[in-house]
Amino acid sequence: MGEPGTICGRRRCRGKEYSCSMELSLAVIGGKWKPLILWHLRETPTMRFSALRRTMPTITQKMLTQQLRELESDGLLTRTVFAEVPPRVEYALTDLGRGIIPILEALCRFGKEFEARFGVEPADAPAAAAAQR
Amino acid sequence: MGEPGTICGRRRCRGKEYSCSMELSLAVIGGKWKPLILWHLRETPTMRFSALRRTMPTITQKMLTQQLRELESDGLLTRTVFAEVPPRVEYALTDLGRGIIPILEALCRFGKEFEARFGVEPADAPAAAAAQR
DNA sequence: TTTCATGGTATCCAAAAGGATACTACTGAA
DNA sequence: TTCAGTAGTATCCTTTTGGATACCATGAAA
Repeated sequence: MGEPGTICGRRRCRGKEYSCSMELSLAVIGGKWKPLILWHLRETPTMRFSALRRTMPTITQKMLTQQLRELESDGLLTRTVFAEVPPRVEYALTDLGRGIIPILEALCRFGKEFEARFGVEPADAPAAAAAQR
Repeated sequence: MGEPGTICGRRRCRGKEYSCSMELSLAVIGGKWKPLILWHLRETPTMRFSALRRTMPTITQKMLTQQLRELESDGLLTRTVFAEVPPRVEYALTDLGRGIIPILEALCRFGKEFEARFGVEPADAPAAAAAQR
């Protein structure tokens, strides 16, 4: 197979198995919440747990904690605990984390192109959406 | 919220619900197999079902069929059936599909950076990998 | 006439991802 | 003495995703 972004044999990095660097990236920043979290930290460089939660009203506490820990353990963000009462914990992107911002921006642009091509409706649209399937 | 790549209200496009164009992109090209399929079609512009399958030895027939149908229905690739026996079906990227190649390349680059940062091991590495967690 | 190859379906099942709910620790204020 | 507020855990449950297996249609070759 090619050279520029080759797909090679099965390998492992930080406990994730994959065959291709692209797959690894998806494992690191994929999923329902991680892109959103990183995106919010792009706009506001330092955020508390509760602030992040407010920007994603439908995420549960458990999921937010879990996703933040994974992002931290993969070196995409830092977690700073202040020994205060009530507790304060602040999250911020690392350099590595900032490295994925261009990708998120590219995803955004593609999404917009896709929307332009197929049209968008408000989430509660009754018909038409189902008809497309 | 911001303007450049704004996160807005809940909306829908082609049956997928999301709050952000980026999320939509993930719904369209995310998952375990779609990026791989698109990547292979980047290297080889037209591929038969069986050829695609050979490049991804661990995908099952069902998953390949399913992912290809979704990619087709989202306009990322074309499916051409030749009325022959044995049957021949060819898949190729559309313009829209080619639009995500830069994103996959960016994902690849990030993955490589990640690998450089944390180190890679062959998939069967016995210890060390688990120790990292 | 049986076998082979292609490109599938259909059915059932396992694992992973995601979510709801209830609970904790801490301390200062009412 | 009870309450509020932050940042969590723990447990159980549902949904989604992915996979194993068996099956089908066709026509040419053996």
